[in-house]
Amino acid sequence: MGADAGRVAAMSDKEPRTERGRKTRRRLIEAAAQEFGERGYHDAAITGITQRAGAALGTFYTYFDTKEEVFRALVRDMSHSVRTHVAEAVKGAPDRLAAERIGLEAFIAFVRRHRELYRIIEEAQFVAEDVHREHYVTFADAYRRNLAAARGRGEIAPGEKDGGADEPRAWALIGISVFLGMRYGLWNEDLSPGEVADIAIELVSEGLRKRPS
Amino acid sequence: MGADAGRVAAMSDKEPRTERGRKTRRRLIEAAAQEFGERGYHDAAITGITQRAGAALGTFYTYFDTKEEVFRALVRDMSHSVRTHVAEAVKGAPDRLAAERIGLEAFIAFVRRHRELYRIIEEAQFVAEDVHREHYVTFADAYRRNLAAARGRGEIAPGEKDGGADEPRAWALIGISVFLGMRYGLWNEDLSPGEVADIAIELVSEGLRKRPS
DNA sequence: ATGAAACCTGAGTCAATATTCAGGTTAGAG
DNA sequence: CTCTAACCTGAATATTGACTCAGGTTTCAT
Repeated sequence: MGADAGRVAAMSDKEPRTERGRKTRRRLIEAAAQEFGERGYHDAAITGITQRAGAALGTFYTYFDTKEEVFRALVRDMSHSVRTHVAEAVKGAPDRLAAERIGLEAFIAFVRRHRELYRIIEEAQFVAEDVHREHYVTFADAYRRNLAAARGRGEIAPGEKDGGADEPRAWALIGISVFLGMRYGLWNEDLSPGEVADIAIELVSEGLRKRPS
Repeated sequence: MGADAGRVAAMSDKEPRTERGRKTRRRLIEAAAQEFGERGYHDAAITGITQRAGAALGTFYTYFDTKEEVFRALVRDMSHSVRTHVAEAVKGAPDRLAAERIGLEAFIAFVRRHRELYRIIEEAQFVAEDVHREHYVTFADAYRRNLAAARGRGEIAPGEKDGGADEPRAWALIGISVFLGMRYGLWNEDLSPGEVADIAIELVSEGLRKRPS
């Protein structure tokens, strides 16, 4: 019912109506990724965004109500990118442990190619807490379902009856990815994504406990 | 040599010289923890800090040059608190795996009692990147040394010759703590710190790979 | 061709607050 | 008691950048 433009929730109808408008809005989002990525949320200037996008200041407010609103749109956009990218890489994996290995390597490699990712998604914690949480909850949910499925197929150790361990395990694995991505993707590239993934996946698949050989 | 007040590097000599001064400075740091914790770096106001501390605005600038400087002092302070607290809890642990278990539980419990911790330490990433990195690098270094020692004593699986796995393992374990602390310490207390620690430690000690029983 | 919807423009407004400063108060050494 | 270093005070300043607005340009359905 009604001219809702197909979107959810109450957004103040700034959606572009023509191709030209959609292109401009896209340019603004991409410019925002650069500006926020380089200068951080608070130092970023709307004029910086419009300049990068080759648009006038007023144009910005044709598509977004506030600075915070572009930021939210951007976070959702990037959240979708990472998840898609990792899911794609993992697609053909023979089993869960292989998928973990491939997914982690792909993630670290992705971080290296998109250094603005962390700056933006992590800063969301302080600018738009809800989208930040949404990002990780979505990620964790998919992860938990994958673990549950693998457990159902008998591919991994069950951990706890009824899969009570699935969710904490999912969060632990995400924590590993995020921190290894930060350390070996962003801060220092002294190990390749593959090497890091090998070590981390051995940790979570074989465990630290010493075993009789 | 000379009247360096015992500190490192060039700090613009705002150190208090009497007991009265030290007390005031302390009050300001504690007030800053509250103000930054509740409102975040940018929304926090110096007047908010001085009001909480029961001091006049000018007093702030007797002890700190800028807003960023209190923030840095505060991050160092809190970094020290967490590390001390966890180290204390782990002290009597019989072996490394037990220490991991106790340390993780203590960390999550600590987070619940100091909800400002995340807001401040994570936001440091965008306000004073060097102290943020310093925090994690210090943490990771200690962690790596602990793992190397345990490996030397034959308490844990060696992983890779020459301990090449120690550092990535340390970062992975820190990632686990931080994310479980966020999810089960801050966001939702649906599992106790002990339950979370049990599951996570089982993951990294036994591994996900299914074994013949 | 034409009108109006959609889009674009950028100088100007205005609130917020970090930092300064000129001077008042306190405490303790001699 | 006296002097001064250390400490405290809060009104005034100065900058900054998000957001508004009044009007111009483009597009395309009819």
